[in-house]
Amino acid sequence: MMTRRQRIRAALLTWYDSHARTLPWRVAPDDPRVPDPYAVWLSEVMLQQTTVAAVAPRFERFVARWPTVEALAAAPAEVLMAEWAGLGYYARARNLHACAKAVAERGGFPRTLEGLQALPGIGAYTARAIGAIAFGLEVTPVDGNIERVTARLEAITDPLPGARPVIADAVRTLFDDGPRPGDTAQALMDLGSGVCVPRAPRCGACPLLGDCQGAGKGLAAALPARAPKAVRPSRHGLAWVATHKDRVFLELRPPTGLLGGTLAPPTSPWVEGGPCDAAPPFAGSWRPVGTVVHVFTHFRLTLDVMTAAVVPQALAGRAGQWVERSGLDGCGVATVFRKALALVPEA
DNA sequence: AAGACGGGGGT
DNA sequence: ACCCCAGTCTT
Repeated sequence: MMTRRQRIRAALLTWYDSHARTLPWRVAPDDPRVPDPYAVWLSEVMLQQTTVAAVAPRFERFVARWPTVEALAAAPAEVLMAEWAGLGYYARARNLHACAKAVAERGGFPRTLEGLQALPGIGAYTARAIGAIAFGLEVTPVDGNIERVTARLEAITDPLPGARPVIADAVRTLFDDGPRPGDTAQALMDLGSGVCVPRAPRCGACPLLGDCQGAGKGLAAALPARAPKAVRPSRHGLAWVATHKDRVFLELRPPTGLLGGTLAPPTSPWVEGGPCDAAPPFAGSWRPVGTVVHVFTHFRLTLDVMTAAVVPQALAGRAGQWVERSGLDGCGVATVFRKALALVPEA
C-alpha cells in the first residue's frame, strides 16, 4: 500500500521522465551526466522574477561568452552589465559578478545550503535549487510555481503572503528527504509552468489530479489566494536625449538604486503628481518627441522625452559618453530608456 | 515586517 | 490598456 506522499512523488517523477522540458541549462532525466553547478546557478539567478522564454536566449549568450565561473569572475563589470541589459533587477547582475568572484576565489561552489546562501544574490530559494539540482541535496526550492502547485495540492486557502510558511511546511513534508531531489524540483517547476498554471489550470493533464485536494474541492483555479493588491502610485519625469550626428548622449546611472549601473540619458527627478517642469541639464533647442509609459514594480512612470541637437563641446565637463544609435543593443541600456530613445528621430 | 527593485506575457 | 507574475536585499 502506497502512502499519498509516495503516490504523488512517483506520479510526479514518472510524468517528468516523459514530459520534461528541454532547457539550455538542464540535464535531461535520462542523461547520466551531472549538472554543471555553474549552469544551474547562472540559470536560477537569471530566472529569479522572470520567465524561461526571456532567459533562454540570454543564458546561451552568457555561457558562450563566459563558459566557466572563473571566466565570468574575470569579466569587466560594464561588459557583464551590457549582457544583462533588458533582464531587469540590475542588482542581480552586480550580485552575480560578486558571487562569481567569491566562488572562483574559493575554488568552486559550496555544497551546503548554508554555504550557498551566504553568497551574494543567493537566497533561500536559489540555495535549495542549486543544492537539489546540482548537488543532490534532499531539499526542495520553493518558488512561485511550487508554492502554487502545493497550495492547490493541499487546498491551502490562507492568502499569500501570510500563508507562505504554511505552504513551505507542506512542501517539506511532501517533497524533501527523498530520491531524485533535483528532478523532483524541476518536475514541480515544469508542472507549475505548463499544467498547474496561474489562471486556468489544465487539471485534465495533471499527473497529480487524483491526489489534488484543491481540484477535488473545485478550488484549484482560485488558489493560491492573495491579499488585496496595493495601489501603484504614478510618477512623472523628463528625459533629455541630446543628439550629435548619429550619436546620443548617455550617462552611467549611480551603481545602486533603480536601474543602477545602466546607461541612460539625463532625466529630471521623477515626482508623484502632474507633469514636472524641471530645467534641462544643459542648453539646447529642446523639443518634445513623445511620451513613454513604463510600469515598475512599485510605481508607474510617465516619461516625457525631449531632444535637441547639441555640439559635444557644450557638454564639456559632464561625465557621459556619445553612443552610436546603431550600437545601443548590448551596451547596457534598460528597457524604459530604449523605449525613450526609440522616440527620437534619426538626425 | 515592509519596501525597493524590471520586464514580459496573457487577456 | 490592464492585470498578473515572481526572489533577494535593505531598512
